[in-house]
Parts: sequence; structure tokens; C-alpha cells
Amino acid sequence: MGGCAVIDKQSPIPIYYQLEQYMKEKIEKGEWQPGEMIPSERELAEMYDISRMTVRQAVNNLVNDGYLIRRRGKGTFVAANKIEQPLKGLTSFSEDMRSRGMEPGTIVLSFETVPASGKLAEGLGVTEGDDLYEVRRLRLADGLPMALETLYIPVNLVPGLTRDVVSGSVYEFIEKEKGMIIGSAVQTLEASVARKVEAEHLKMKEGAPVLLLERRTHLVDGRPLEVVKSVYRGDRYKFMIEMKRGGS
Amino acid sequence: MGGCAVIDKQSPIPIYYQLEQYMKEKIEKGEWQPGEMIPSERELAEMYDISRMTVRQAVNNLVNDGYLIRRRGKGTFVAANKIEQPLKGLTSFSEDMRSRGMEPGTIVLSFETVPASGKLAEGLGVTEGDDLYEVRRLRLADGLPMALETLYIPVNLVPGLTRDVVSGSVYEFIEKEKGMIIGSAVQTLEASVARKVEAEHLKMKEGAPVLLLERRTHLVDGRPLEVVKSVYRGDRYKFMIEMKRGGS
DNA sequence: TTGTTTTAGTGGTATAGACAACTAGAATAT
DNA sequence: ATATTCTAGTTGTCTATACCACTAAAACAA
Repeated sequence: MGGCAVIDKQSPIPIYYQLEQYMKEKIEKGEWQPGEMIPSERELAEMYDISRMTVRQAVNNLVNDGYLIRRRGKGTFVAANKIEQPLKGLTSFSEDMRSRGMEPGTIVLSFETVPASGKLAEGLGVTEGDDLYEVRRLRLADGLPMALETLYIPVNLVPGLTRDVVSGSVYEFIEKEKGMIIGSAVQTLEASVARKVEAEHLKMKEGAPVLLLERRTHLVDGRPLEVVKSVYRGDRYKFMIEMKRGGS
Repeated sequence: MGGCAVIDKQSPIPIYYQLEQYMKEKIEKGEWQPGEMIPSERELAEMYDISRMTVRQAVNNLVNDGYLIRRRGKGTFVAANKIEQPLKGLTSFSEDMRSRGMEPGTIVLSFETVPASGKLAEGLGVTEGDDLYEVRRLRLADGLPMALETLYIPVNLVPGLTRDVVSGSVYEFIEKEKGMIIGSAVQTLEASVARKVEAEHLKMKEGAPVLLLERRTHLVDGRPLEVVKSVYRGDRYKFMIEMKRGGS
């Protein structure tokens, strides 16, 4: 039974932080499986004799870090996690890697539909609450982690997207299976440092330099297709742009 | 005065969210300037007759979104602005900053001629040992350090370059005084962390994220014009690129 | 059987208060 | 003058409680 007290109220370490670390450990060790519902906030509060608000602070942090997902009226669930399914495909990332003489790879970390919220809805031209595919992929080059990518596509625009499809090339599926033509993209790039979750996936140290990339892709008819947010390893990736005066 | 109630407790919109949007607006409109301290949590709570915990929820979200920075014992401050404006095609630093609504500035740190060596000579299409101008400049936006730049130009291509000229726009000098037309550029971007010297000039902490930029500019006739290596502040600068499908 | 209502349980929002940890400057003592 | 202590103000943590909004399944009604 273990006098595994878990929470030490006398410790100078904040209670919410103790609980946060404890839950994170459960998730990382696999004691709490992806998709599994964790004890409710009220249960946790009673279990460790702490306030529900304190539980919420711990849960909040893990939600922000991508470990947990809240669903009002249903519960709090462990986020999808590391499922291996590498496959080759023709994507801009893949083309990019091949042009650099490296072999691209992909690991789909999660694939689900989520309701569009705020900025995402705006960026994708859908109304808030509409379903979006949310795909998280780890992109590899010569087997080494190169980027962590999160992709959002409106479900009603590309119905029938499956986990199998996203393990390959999404663009190829859209152009060849759906007959839609991709027109343009706007990309922003900024420098940052790896947060914990990112560092773990990319196998780098927390705080190491990364390149944050956000791409908004449009179809030729102007409809927004996708929003992709990527985190590239700063030590392995260099972005290259060719520009011409006056042109675009 | 105006019954700008700001907070409507009867509204179905959560109070914390109302406050969050209100504060975000203040920041985006510039009513609250970067670095400025915002009212304390207790002040805000009293001001709008809401609970401090509710204020905290609003502030928390803005902190997570990068709008605010908390400092225990001191207060909560508006974070440095992130610039996000499209960079169309090839522009100079000055054009870039002006298009983003900021006033560019330049401090010339050094101006000398050095012999071309190895890669530089190759990149600039000159023979090793040929004279190059080497210019180191601190680029400012609205008076704040934005980038540290080192520039190499073959002397025989642009004779007559002076310290006065480089304190302004080099591109303007080349196009207007010399009559040469800039054609294209290849730019690489990568993430890194500030080294000591860079950190000092850019007034940021050693190890903070920076964007390393290297640009190789060519004239319309194809002759290499310059190689520029820049270190941009990661917290103040964001690159935006528009692309069209066909290539990458 | 089918549709509707109720109910228990979940996370979401909000309150009022308390004390701790920290900061910077003022007041004090040396 | 130079330390030292005090103090007012800040964010950080935590509690106990209350009600709302939403979900899913059970209970009920037609």
C-alpha cells in the first residue's frame, strides 16, 4: 500500500506541483494509458485531501503541456501518445528532406477531431466549434527526429481523412484523391527554445534552440486548407528562401 | 467616461474572458506599452469588483499567450511585441521595418576592409585575398536593438562606400548612386541562442533565442553583391514568407 | 418500441479570504 | 556613510464553497 504519500503538505514544494509531477509520471510510465480517463477533479481532491482548485492548477498545467485533455461533462483524459507508424510519402517536408539528401520519415503521434476554437476557426474560415482534424506528427530525417508538427484541417473540407492517410502525404491525398489543388501558403518563422514536451519528442535538451514555423495553406480557389504549426530542431534544420525583387 | 462598463457580470461570456479580451486590446492598441507595468491583480479585482482569482485566470491566459510577464514581488508587465507583417519578396532592413510600422535605425559598430577568405570569396565570386568591405551594424526598430548584422561587399564592385553611407541604406546607395539593380537573394534562417557578444549588443540574456539569417544577394546580371550575416532577437522578430506551390 | 424527462457526474466559472515568498524603498541603527 | 531592519506592495499558493453548463445513461411516459 505503500506509504506512498504522494502529496506532502509540509513540503516547501507547492502541492499543485507535486500532484502535477505525480500525474505526469503516471502518464510517462504508461500507468495511465492514452485515451484513458483519469480520476475526476473532485476525486483527486478528496483522494489527497486537497482543494479542487489546487487539483485544477495541476491539471491545467498538464493540459497546457499537452499531457491531458479536458472534456466538459465527460472527464479529463490522457492525450494520445507516441504511436509508431512510419511511412514514406510525398509531402513538402519529404521533398524538402530528399532535396537535402536525407531520407524523410513520419511518426503519427495522434489523430483526432477537435472543435475549432478562436484563432484556428478564423484562420481556417470555419465557424467556431466546427470539427477539425488535428494531426500531430513527428517528422524524421534519416531516422532522426527533425520536427514536431501539428496540423489542422476542416473536416467538412476534406472528409475521409484517416490515420493511414496522414501517415503518408496529406497533400498527395488532397490533390490526387480529392481533386483539389493547393495554391499558396503563408509561412511565419521565429526562433524559440524547446519546451519539455517538444524536447522529449525531438530528443533534445529543454531550452535548446528551435525554429517555430507556422504555415497557412490555401487552395487555388482561395479557400483556407490547413494550418500547420511545426517545431524544428535548431541544430539540424536551416530554412532556405529564394527571393526575387519585385516579383511576389 | 461612458458607460464603458468593460465587465458585464450578467453576460453569459465569462468574466475572466471579458477581462482577458479587454487587456489584450489595451496591449494591441498600444495603450499599454511593452515593458509597462499593468495594474496589480488586487487593483484590477477592486477596479471591476471581481475576485482576484478571476483576475488571475485572465492574466494567466495572457501570460501563456505571451502578452504579459509576471514578476513575483514586482508586478505584471506587458511583454515585448512580436512583429508579424508580411515580408514580400526582397527588402532591406529599413524597408522591412517601415512596412511593419516601425522607425528603422542604425548604429555602425565597425567599418573596414578585409581580405576575402575561403567561403566568403567563393560566395562573392572574387579571388581569395581580394578586398572586401566588412561592416558591422546594430539595427534598431523604434530605437530598440533588433538585429546585429555583419555585411561583406567586394570593394571593386562598389568602390566609394563610406562609413556615412553604411549608416544609412546600402541598397539605396547601390541602386540610386551606382545604378546597379539588385535582382535576387537566397536567404537561410536558423534558430540559435545568443552568444555573449551578441547578447550584449542586443541587450538580451546570453542563451536567449535568436534567429540567424544569412543572405546572399545578387545583381540582376547575376554578379554576387553581398553576403550578410544577421542575428535577430527571437522575441521581437518574426519572419513571414508568402509562397506559391510549384517548387518546394 | 420510441421518445422524453430526470438524474448523477463531469469540468467551467466565480467568490472571499488567508498566508507565504519576494521586491524595493524607507526608516533605523551602527 | 554604511549596514541593517522594517514596511508596504506585489505575485504565488491554497482553501472551502457555490452554482453553471454539459454529457450520458437511467428512469419514465407515450
